[in-house]
Amino acid sequence: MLTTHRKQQILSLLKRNGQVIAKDVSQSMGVSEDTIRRDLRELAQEGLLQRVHGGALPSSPAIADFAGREQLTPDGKIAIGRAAAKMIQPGQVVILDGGTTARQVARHIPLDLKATVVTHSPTIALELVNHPDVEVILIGGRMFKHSVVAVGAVAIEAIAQIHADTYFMGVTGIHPKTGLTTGDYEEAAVKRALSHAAAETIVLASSEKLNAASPYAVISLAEISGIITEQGAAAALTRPYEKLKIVVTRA
Amino acid sequence: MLTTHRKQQILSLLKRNGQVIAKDVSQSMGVSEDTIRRDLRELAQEGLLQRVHGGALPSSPAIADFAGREQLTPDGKIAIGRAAAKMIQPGQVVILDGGTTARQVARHIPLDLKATVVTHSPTIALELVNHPDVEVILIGGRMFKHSVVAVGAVAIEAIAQIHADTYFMGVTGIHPKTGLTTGDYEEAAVKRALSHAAAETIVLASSEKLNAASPYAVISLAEISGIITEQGAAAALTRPYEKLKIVVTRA
DNA sequence: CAATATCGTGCAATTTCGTGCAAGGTCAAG
DNA sequence: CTTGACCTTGCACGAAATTGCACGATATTG
Repeated sequence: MLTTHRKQQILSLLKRNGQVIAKDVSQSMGVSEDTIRRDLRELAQEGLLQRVHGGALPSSPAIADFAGREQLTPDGKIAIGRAAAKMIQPGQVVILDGGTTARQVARHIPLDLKATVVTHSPTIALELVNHPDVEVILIGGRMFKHSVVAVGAVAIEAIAQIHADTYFMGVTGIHPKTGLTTGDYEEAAVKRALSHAAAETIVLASSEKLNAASPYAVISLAEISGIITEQGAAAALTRPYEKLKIVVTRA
Repeated sequence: MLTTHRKQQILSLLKRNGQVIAKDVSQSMGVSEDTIRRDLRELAQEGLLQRVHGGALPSSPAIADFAGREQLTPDGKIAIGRAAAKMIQPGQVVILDGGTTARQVARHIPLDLKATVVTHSPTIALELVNHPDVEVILIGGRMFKHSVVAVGAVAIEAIAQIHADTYFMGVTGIHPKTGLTTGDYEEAAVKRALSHAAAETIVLASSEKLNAASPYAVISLAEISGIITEQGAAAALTRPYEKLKIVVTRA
């Protein structure tokens, strides 16, 4: 990883998120916190950012235009994303769903990780453009605007050609009885296809999704191998899944 | 291996990846790191790249950084985009290329226009999410990060299924002799396929593209029916195309 | 005020850089 | 064909940059 490149990335992160946290950056870039701190110090020296305890803020408040939007992402989802990204091993082929949680996964993929990411979400694809070592495969099809993902027969066909290691699935409901559900019929079909295209399916479920159900079934709980949820999720909420030998990770 | 050839390769790598690492390049080209370092030093001397510890970065960040490029959209491109968007009739199926100019087209499509837009650019697809009456068809494939578009065999296959009315094509060069050209081999193939999938191809060419040529041919001038360029483009620059019965629009 | 997290600095290990030099190759004049 | 000037390349070696760790200082939080 090039030092200069890393500094650029830090500035880019800063611009996008309105803030950077030393620890997060060090993890996502695969270097020690010391190095990041040094970078931050030097960038602050050049007046490109403002150093604060724990990380850095933009030097001029005017730049922080995106900040407001990003702060709407709850910490829980960010933590889930970070935990999921950590599971990706070098060389693997993973499928990333659409949705805000999956976006956090993309955002936490280390910049130096060599891997292939398959996605039907243009948002996710764009998120990964700056990862030089991540090959991105975009699934095409008819755009379903509500979720901003490609759906339809063409998408299903394209997915059928893929054999991935892991699928990180976002859902709107996960329930011991009804299994995994989502709010759109077409999208459910695509999620089903994605799940079948991967050896392992891991569900990203912030706590409000646990024990909730939506109109359209995706797959049954028997077909998933893991759930990543928030640190604070009540044990009672996850016990039913643990009984089914599903690995529940608290991020 | 010819020195000049090697330097070209380095610049090409730089453009593709946004960075080069001396060690990687030396390994992939089978020469010592010393040689690569010498090359990098000389290229930096010529101002073709920016030397950094461990490798090199593009001399002007704008060349490789897609985000950077769009920040300075010149008025001409905006006008071209507006003019192109005006050509889209209700009910039509149009193909929008990637690139900054095409993005301006998307941005100027009226919110109440009922139409279908086919694109291989995630950026364009996102741009149209808020148009309730525009159906968006996303072409999938391998992401070519430099241009942020889908390319490859899968993309070509998907395009072959489409029959559109108009294709608004962006190029890096249009020349009376060499026709339409662009800077990447794969991308040229995709543009060719898109052109064949549309009844009409209209080229979006800001004035600096006129009478310029890039390494890879897309199609000949005989296959296009219109060019949209800037208001201020010199008449001498467009006359060759008008003689070929190509409709030149000044936006 | 105490526990914890973060910071800054010194230091050692590693990587990368620049330079001098010798080996080999090209090319043109003799 | 030979010779010599010139260029390119790889290697050696000291210099400089980068990075991670240890440790004490400082800031934050409850």
